[in-house]
Amino acid sequence: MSGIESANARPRAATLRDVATLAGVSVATASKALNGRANVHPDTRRRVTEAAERISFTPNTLAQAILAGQTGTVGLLTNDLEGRFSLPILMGAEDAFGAGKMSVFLCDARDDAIREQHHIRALLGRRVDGLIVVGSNTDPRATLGLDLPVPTVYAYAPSTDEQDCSVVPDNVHAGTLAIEHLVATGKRRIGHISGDVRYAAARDRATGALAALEAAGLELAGDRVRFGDWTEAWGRAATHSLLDQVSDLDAILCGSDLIARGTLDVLRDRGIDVPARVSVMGFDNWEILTSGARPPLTSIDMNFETLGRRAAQRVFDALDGKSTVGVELMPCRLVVRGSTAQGA
Amino acid sequence: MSGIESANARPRAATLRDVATLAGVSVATASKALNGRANVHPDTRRRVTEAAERISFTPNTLAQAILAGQTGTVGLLTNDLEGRFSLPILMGAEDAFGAGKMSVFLCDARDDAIREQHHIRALLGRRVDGLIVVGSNTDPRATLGLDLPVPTVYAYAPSTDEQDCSVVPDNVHAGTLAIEHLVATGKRRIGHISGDVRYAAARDRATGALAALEAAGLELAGDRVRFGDWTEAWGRAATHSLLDQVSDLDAILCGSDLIARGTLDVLRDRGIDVPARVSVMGFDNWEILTSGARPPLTSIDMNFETLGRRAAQRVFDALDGKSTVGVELMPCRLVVRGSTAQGA
DNA sequence: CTGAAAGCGCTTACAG
DNA sequence: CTGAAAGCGCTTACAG
Repeated sequence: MSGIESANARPRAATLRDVATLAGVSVATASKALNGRANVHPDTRRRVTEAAERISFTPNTLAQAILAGQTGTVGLLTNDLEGRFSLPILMGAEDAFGAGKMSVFLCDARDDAIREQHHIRALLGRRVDGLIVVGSNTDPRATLGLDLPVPTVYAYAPSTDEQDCSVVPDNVHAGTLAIEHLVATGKRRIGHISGDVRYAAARDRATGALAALEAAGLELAGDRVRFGDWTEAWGRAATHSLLDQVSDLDAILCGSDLIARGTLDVLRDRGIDVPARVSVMGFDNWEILTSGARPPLTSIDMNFETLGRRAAQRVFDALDGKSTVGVELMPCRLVVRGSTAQGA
Repeated sequence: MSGIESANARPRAATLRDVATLAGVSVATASKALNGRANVHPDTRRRVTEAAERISFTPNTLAQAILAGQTGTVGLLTNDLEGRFSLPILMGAEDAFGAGKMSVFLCDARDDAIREQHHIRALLGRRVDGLIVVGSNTDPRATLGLDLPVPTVYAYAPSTDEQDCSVVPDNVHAGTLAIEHLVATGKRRIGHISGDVRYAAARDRATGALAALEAAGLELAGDRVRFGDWTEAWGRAATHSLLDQVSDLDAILCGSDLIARGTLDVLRDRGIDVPARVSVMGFDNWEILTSGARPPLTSIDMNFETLGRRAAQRVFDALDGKSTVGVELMPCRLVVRGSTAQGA
C-alpha cells in the first residue's frame, strides 16, 4: 500500500514498441503495417492493426514530425479580443487545410508587441509550418520581419511591408457594392455616416462609395462623409444632423452595422419609414445586430471564412514554393434585408 | 544552374548541433550551457550563448517534449462559432498557464460529434497535456468518455457525467444577483422575460430570480416567466404583453442582453421612461449590445475569463494529481449602467 | 568542467 | 516479407 505509484499516476500513452511487442513483430514492421506500406504480409498487418486497436495506440505526432521536418501545425496569432474575425478565419483555415490534416495554435497578442514576440518565439519553437497573423482592424500593421523561418500570411490587417503576403477584405469594393445596391433600388439622395476616419476601413469604404456615386452621376447627400466613431451614439447623432440638413434624403449608408443601428433608431423616433422613405444599410453583417433590427438590416458581409481559407491556401502555396507577395483583396458580399428592400 | 536546390528551399532551422559546432563544444555541453545547468565554465556558456544568438537558434520544443513526456500544450475544443465564449476563455487559460508556458490548440467541432472525435484524435496524437471542452451553451453535454489519457475539463457546458470535471457559470446565482439589484433600487413589481425554456441558462436564471423574489417577499409580476426565444423580436413581443397585463410594472429582467434590447425599444416606443418608471436589465454583458443602448444596459457578466482561468487551473491540478471531479459553479458579476440607475 | 553514450518514439533505407 | 541499424533533435546520467 506504500507503493511508489501515486494516486495520480497516469499511464504513459501506448507506444509503437508496445504494439510491436503485442503483435510479436519488430517496431519497424509495426510501423510499416500501420502506415500502409507495401511488402507487409496481410496476416502481419492484421495482427499489428488489432494490437494497436487493443491498446488504443495513437501514434506520437511529435516523433513523426521530428523526422518529417513538418509538424502539420500552423500558428494563428490574433489581436482580436472578441474573436469576431479570428474564429471565422480559423474555421476557414481549418477547412482549407482539410479536417484534421493541420492543427492550429491560437494565441492572442492583445495588440501588445512584447506579447506578440513572446508568442512568435513559442510558435517557432514548436516548429509551426506557417503563421497567419490576424489584425484587430484593417489598418496596415508592422511586419514581423521578412527573415521569419516559416511562411507568414497577414489576414484582415495587411503588413506594411510590400514583400509580405497579406489577404484583406476589399473595403473599397465593399463601399461600391453598397452604393450600387442603393442606387439599384431607386435611391438618389444618399448620405454616408461612418466611423473613426483614422481607420482605413472607414476611409476605404467611403472611397468606394464616392466612386460609385460618381459613376452613377450622383452627388453625396449632405456634402461630406460624416466620420465619427464606431458607435450607435454616433450613428444617432449624425443621423439627426443629416436629416436636418438634407430634407429629401432617401438613403443612409452607415460605415458599420452598429452605426446603422443608431441610424435606424433615430429614423424610427422621427417617424420616418424605412425603407420606403429612407433606406439604411451597414457593413460587417454581424448577425446579432442585423437580424433583430427594425427592419432587419441590409449589410455587406466581409466573408471572413473565405478570407481564412485564402490565407491558409497562401500558406500552403508558400510551403510548395509558389510564394506570392503583396496584398490580395478579397471580395465582399451584399446581404439584402428589410432595411433596403420592401418585403425582403 | 540546374542545381537540385529549388527556389523555394527554406533553410532547415538551426539545430543544437549547429550551435555546438559553432561554439566548438559538444552537443551535450551546448545543451547544458543553454539550459542554465550548473558546472559549465562561464566562458563556455558565453560562447555557446553567442553562437545560439548568432544563428537564431530556437530549441525544437518537439524534441524536448518527446523526452520530457510533456508537451506544454493544451487542446481547446470549442463548439462556439462566434467565439463569444471561446476567446475570453482562451485568454483566461493563457493567463493561468503563464504567458508562453503553454500553447493552445484551438479546434472548432461545430457541434458535430464526428468532427469532435476527429479533433480529439488529432489532439491526442499531438500529445496535448490536457483538454478543455467549451460548449455552445450551458446545457449539459455528452462526456467525451472517462478513459481519455489526459485530464479533461468541461467549460461553460458541463459534462453529463458527474465523474467529469466541469466549470460553468452559476446562472442560478446570476438570476438572484439580478433581482437583488432591482429590489435594492426600489423596484417591487418585477417581470421576467427570457429565452428558450429548453436552455438550462433560461431555466437556471429564472430559478435564481424567483428565489430572490420570494426571499424579498415579492411576487413575480405577470404571473409567470415569459419564456420564448433569444431574440430582440421576442423581447419586443413579450414586453408589449407584459405591459398590457401589468399596469404598475416597474422593472423587467430580461434573460439576455439581446432580449433586453427589444424590451428597451418597446418601452421607448410607448414613451415609458427608463429607469425612472420601468428599469431593465439583461444577462451576458455583451458590450456591443449594452453600451449603445438607450439608456446603456445594466447586465450580469458571466466572467468568461475567470472561467477560462479556472478551467486551466483545474487542468493543472489534475496534472499534479490533485484531481477533483464534479461541476464547479463560478460566480457572475453585476455591471450597473443607466437602465437601472439614474445618472449611472 | 566536458563529452561519449544511451535513449525518447518514430521512420526509412538496407540487408537478409 | 521481416528486422537490425541509423538517425531526427534533444537531454540526462555517467565517465573522465
